[in-house]
Amino acid sequence: MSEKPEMSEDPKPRRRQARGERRITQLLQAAANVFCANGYTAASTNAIAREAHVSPGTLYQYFPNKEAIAVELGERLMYEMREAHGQAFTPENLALPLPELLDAVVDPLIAFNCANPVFLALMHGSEVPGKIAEEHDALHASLIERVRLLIAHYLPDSPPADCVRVADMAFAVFKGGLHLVLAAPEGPERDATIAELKQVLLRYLDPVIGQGTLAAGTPAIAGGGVTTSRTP
Amino acid sequence: MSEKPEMSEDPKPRRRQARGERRITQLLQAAANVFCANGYTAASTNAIAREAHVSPGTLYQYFPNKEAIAVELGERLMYEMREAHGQAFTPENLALPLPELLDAVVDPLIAFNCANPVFLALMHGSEVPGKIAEEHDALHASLIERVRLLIAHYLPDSPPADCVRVADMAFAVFKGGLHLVLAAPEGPERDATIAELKQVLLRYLDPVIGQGTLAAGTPAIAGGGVTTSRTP
DNA sequence: AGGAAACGCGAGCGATCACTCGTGTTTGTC
DNA sequence: GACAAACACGAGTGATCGCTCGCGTTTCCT
Repeated sequence: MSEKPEMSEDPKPRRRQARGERRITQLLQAAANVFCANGYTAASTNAIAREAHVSPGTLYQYFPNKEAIAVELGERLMYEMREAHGQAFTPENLALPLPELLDAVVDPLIAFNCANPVFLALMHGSEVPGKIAEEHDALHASLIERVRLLIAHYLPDSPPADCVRVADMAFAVFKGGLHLVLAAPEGPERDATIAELKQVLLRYLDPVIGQGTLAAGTPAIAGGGVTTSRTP
Repeated sequence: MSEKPEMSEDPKPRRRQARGERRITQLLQAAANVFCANGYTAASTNAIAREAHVSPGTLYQYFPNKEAIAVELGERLMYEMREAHGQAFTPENLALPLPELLDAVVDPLIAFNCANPVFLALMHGSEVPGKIAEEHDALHASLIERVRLLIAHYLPDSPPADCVRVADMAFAVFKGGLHLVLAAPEGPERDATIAELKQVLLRYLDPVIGQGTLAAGTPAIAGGGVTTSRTP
């Protein structure tokens, strides 16, 4: 043993050239497009290779099988996502009023999903292989945990089961609204949908938190009175 | 022309015996199980036939292709669903206070989806053929329209765009919560999740409707103070 | 009874897909 | 320049899937 200087990593420490790294990102980008358009199972490896303008043989030089493509893509997306929204849950945001807190948490998540629609396509389908589902469950659990901590911070005396239920429901509501946001065309209509989603979360969580401004006329972001301007 | 007395129907007026009708429902039930377990694309026709304890040839005597199985299943489910919740939107329910109105609308929908989990599996997947997607869009549009009429009834002076946005958002929130309800184990936990979902919708819609009881202590159904009982 | 038609079967056909392999090309190192 | 290794290719392979076809069985009608 100890024949190679690099024996600390995987059993296959394949040396990659710069060209190879470029091919990998190129293939992952192509896979993202095909997954997004047709879903995981309907996406053929030949179609991914064609989208990347390479041969099937080249694809299989960098990925052992189709699942590995989705797993690697999922891992990179999760890394980006944790990085993008990680700062949203910093402790200093706990001091913010609820509307601003919602902005800080919701906006990065929506922006990420708008920029990477393949993420939902991979995480959401019931057709994905088990490995992706595990990744998704882990990410989901970590997000829920952050929301739960946030809620528990405002309700230290509540039973943990209640906090979990509120966190789960808030996140489920967000996911439902997220689909609506992504379905809306980019522009003012999407912005209005985002504002409406924040309204839902605000009205749901405000009585729970019980300290914010229950002002019916202080919308979160742009669009005063976006929601059904009640005529007096 | 006019050779057969029955030329008013389809070009293929295949006469079915009672045995055949039984086989069809049996095959559709088997298809529902397989679709629910593996999704549409991953479900093979041979697997459906095996689940129904018939041969592939028998399956294709009643359905021209795999898509037709899903379409027929979808149509029967939609018929059941419209029948089940149709009474929820009767005009007399417009007079109900918001909590009771929510019960009348939400409960039948949740009960249907709990009894027929294959419905969401078929409607929700992005892998389904175009025919199913069209059916889903039609049902979705009709449901949204009913919600929109409900909202417009309370807000006759609001811009239509606002009513549509509120109806869309309320329905999206319901769908998100529905997944959470189905993920919860049957029993008190599921009931609590249902109550929580109604809380979300109540708090969102109550200021919109602007006439209901914004009482923080009048839960919709069972479970007084289910939500994070705030200690005074 | 007896004929027609619906029912039922399962081996097999063509197409497609994930994946391989033998061969040729480019890149890094001495 | 020479050698090795990474890179690139694309026709081909085995497996699977949607679906067919020929033939035997059951049911209905007269």
